Amino acid sequence: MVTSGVGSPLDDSSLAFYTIGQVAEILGVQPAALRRIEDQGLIHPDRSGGGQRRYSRNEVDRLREVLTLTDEGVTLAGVRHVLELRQRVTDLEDELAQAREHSDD
DNA sequence: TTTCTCACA
DNA sequence: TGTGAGCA
Repeated sequence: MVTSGVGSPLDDSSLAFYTIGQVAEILGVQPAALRRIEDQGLIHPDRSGGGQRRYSRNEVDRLREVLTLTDEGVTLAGVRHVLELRQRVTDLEDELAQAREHSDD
């Protein structure tokens, strides 16, 4: 089969770390921009080696959303609120789904 | 060579 | 936000 590529133990979105340089090239931004984003508390990459940032796939994916919003003119502080509200919506949707299970008899 | 922090414009 | 200095 040629189904290789999917299902690998390294396909975890929490694994596969990238350096700031790799992420910057992938997203087409300056490494300094990624540091600003972290400074604003929009993302928290792990540190390893001599204190160097290690971005996981989750981080890169989150960074994509952040850059999309900033490209629209949203400030980093604004993006943080957007991400917080988005998570709140997801949380409330989950609560709503559970509430329906206990009331729709 | 790359990345780090700090600082300046 | 971009760039440079000095360090590990």
